[in-house]
Amino acid sequence: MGTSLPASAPQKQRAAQTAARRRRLLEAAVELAHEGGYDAVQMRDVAARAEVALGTLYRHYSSKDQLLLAALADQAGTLRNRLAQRPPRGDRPGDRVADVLRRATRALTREPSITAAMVTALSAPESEAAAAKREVFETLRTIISGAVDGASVPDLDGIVRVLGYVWLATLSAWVGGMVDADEMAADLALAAHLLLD
Amino acid sequence: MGTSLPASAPQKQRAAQTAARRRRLLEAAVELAHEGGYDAVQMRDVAARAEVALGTLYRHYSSKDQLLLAALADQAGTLRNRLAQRPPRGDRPGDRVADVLRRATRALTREPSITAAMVTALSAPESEAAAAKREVFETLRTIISGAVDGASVPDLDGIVRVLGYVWLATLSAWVGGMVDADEMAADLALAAHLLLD
DNA sequence: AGTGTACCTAGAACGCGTTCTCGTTGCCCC
DNA sequence: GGGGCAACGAGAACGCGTTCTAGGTACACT
Repeated sequence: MGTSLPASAPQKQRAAQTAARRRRLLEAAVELAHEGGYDAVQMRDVAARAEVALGTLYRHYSSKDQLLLAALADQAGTLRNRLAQRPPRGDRPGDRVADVLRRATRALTREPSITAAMVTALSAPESEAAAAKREVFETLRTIISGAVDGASVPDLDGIVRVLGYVWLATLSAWVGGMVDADEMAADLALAAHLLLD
Repeated sequence: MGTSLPASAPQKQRAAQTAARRRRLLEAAVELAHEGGYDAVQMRDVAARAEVALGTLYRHYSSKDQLLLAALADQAGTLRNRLAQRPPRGDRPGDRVADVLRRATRALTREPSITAAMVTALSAPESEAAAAKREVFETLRTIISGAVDGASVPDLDGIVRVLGYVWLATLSAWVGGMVDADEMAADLALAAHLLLD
């Protein structure tokens, strides 16, 4: 396969190919997640759709959860950028945080299968993936931080961290069927107002 | 086997046997969890240790997660009763809730393998088990409620629910290797004080 | 040119959750 | 006291995550 490509840049060609493979793998994972959630993301199918051998998939992502977490890190970054486009509405910090959480939740619930797949990976125990999970959590906290803006409360970091926990737990509860999307949104708004107003 | 037992009460005997089997299954699950966490709770081993056929295990608990959640519901109830023995210390509601959460966390981290196994089952997506998960969550909220006692804040139920979320998320983060036990305890105390004082 | 090394493919193989098959046994009811 | 029935035992079988094997190919260093 590689020999059929134009050898335009004989040096970095290899690196570009593996980067393209990684991208195809993430895309395939997201597509399959879109079609059927966590269970539909089967490693053999991901590899086949990305036109990559199964062993290669495992070389890049050492488990299914790591693969989904990498995809989640992507999506979370995109979400953060998209939310940062337009500043949150509201006078009080609690209002602004509630607004940004509401918009984020709307975006996530619009793609329930993808979100479910990724949140499942996020709440899996696998401590090998702790770093990847912390990265996602960090992005969530950044999203919240950006909305707090000028709050005049002490221990702002603690508040943001607690809100991050609540966000994770409500997402997990929604994916697990414990609450529906409306309850999740309501509890998030409640937490924002309780902690910031 | 049944014929070798004394036919003392020929009517309820069957029911008593199946109740005993269920108890043995839960005990076996907890023992195996104690020995090696979630992964060590293998359905074939649970069945063998409880001296029950694999199909019988699945008749009583339709999945590994349901089995562990049943065990967790047990343990959570026991924990609640044990905590209710002695009222929490502290003048302000936040202090009392922080105290009871601290004691609960100590109890849970004293048996890390068992806790990890059960929290793993709790944060698994399986929406078949939503009812079992809600029951556990309800018990956690009861534990918190008992410590709030006479707080003069509005929307007490909401605060308790949010604290329940934080508890779940910190437990899940601890099991997933995102935070250590000290951070978990600190964040729980922080949330209690932020929300109640 | 030759050797090492990293990455890749194709596919078999393994482990464990889950399901299925088939035979057996005790209990209820007519 | 015989027929239906729900629960059980023993074990095979299936699905999917993960690992392993046996090669094949391009780039680096000498």
